[in-house]
Amino acid sequence: MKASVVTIEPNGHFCSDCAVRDFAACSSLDPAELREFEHLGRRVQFGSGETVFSEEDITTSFYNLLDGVMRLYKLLPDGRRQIVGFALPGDFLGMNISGRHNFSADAIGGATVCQFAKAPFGRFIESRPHLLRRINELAIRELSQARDHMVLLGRRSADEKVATFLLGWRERLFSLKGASDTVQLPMSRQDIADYLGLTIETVSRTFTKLERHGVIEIVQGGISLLDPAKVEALAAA
Amino acid sequence: MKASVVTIEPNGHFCSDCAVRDFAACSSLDPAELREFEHLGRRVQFGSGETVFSEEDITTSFYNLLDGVMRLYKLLPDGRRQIVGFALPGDFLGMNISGRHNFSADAIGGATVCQFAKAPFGRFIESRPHLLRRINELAIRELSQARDHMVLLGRRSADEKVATFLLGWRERLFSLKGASDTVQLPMSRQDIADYLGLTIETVSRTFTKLERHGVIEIVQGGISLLDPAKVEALAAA
DNA sequence: CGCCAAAATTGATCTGGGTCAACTGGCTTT
DNA sequence: AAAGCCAGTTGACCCAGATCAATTTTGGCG
Repeated sequence: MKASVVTIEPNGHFCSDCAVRDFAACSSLDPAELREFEHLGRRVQFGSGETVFSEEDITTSFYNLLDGVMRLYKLLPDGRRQIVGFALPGDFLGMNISGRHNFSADAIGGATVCQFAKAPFGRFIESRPHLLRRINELAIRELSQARDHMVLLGRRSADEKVATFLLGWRERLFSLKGASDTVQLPMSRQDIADYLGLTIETVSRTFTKLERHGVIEIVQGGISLLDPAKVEALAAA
Repeated sequence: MKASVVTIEPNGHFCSDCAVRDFAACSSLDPAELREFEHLGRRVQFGSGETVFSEEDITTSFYNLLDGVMRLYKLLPDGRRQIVGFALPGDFLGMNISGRHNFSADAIGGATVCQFAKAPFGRFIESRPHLLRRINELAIRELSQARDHMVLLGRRSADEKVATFLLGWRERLFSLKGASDTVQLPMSRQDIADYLGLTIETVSRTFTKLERHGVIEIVQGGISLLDPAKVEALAAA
């Protein structure tokens, strides 16, 4: 019965079945609204490394990340890159006031998004203050994270940066998939470096140093926290 | 005569006369709403260096800066400080989702704020989606600034940081008070250093270097941009 | 004014993390 | 299974900016 409906449903899915239904922006919608909302978004897949939108692009869509990881970054004219965040399922992307995206977004290892055309989404939200409130809430949370990251970038040592990153990333994965001392790191060392304001060599050396001290173990596709307390002590310092 | 008005009006002012009326959060309110809004806020003065709220404080109020400059900052346990922004008249402070402020705010050289108790303000906004939209807009603008600042902190050299700061600050003063190549700097060198992720010595040396090169002139309470194009070139690089 | 404390500048030296370069070890391609 | 290729690691060296240490300037106040 679901399958038959899917062929009728142009999006090939129902919001009510959506993986991020409970914590994404749309969590504020009631079932009736959700049925209407369903027609606004379309699922789109992106391959590994593909760009979802670029910094200079005029904003034509908003995005709700459903599956995968994305890197959000800004480039300086000479190519220096700062990753301003990693997006995980449930994150809402594309809000801005200038009419242009103010950062670029790439899929890391493939991603699925729910894409909304700007105008109909804007019209829909117009009469739903609770959705606006939800989006405002997400923006304010992001702002708080952005400020934390400024402290990291401006005032922390390389060791502290790496330790703080590992704990923060583990925390985000935890709220998505539950507790684990094995932390999957889908992003490259270069991505981590550009997120932390370091070079790839320094990130690599810091990982190696932590491993030598028995604090972490570098495993395929991530790291394992052997001594979380030690990592926390490093991050707190 | 000011005094007589103060005794009549409990707030000691009218929103309609407010200096930031046209660009602060309340710019979205119509005259009727404004009359009601008036009773929610009270003007409060802070002396030079006084703390308006602290990072750990439970949020009981929101603030609209009316006059003066404030530094917004976070401290690490060991005392390292990162200034996450400077507030100017019209800036709206205090929004958060955790129920606690996520940064501290000090007046720099005295400041006047319009203070709103959290609960009544929340009730007022409840039925005014346009005010919520305005606040959301301010949050998104701040988020964009925060991301720009991450690039500066993570990927720019000391010279670039200082040049970018001077231009950005000039731009903000420009939109408040009009164009000028003399840039007032009410904050201390230490404040600038903590904003840029540098030490006070590096900021001082960079100023001196720019002055030696005839790019700026260090004047009482600020600097004068002798060669704005050169500063822009430095900041762009 | 002249005195004092705080802010800013300047100089000398040091170092964390960057730069440059070589190497390693998985994967894919054929 | 040989070859090639990245991503990651490691080593040697360097330098931008930090640190430490004096001055010098400024601003507030009796």
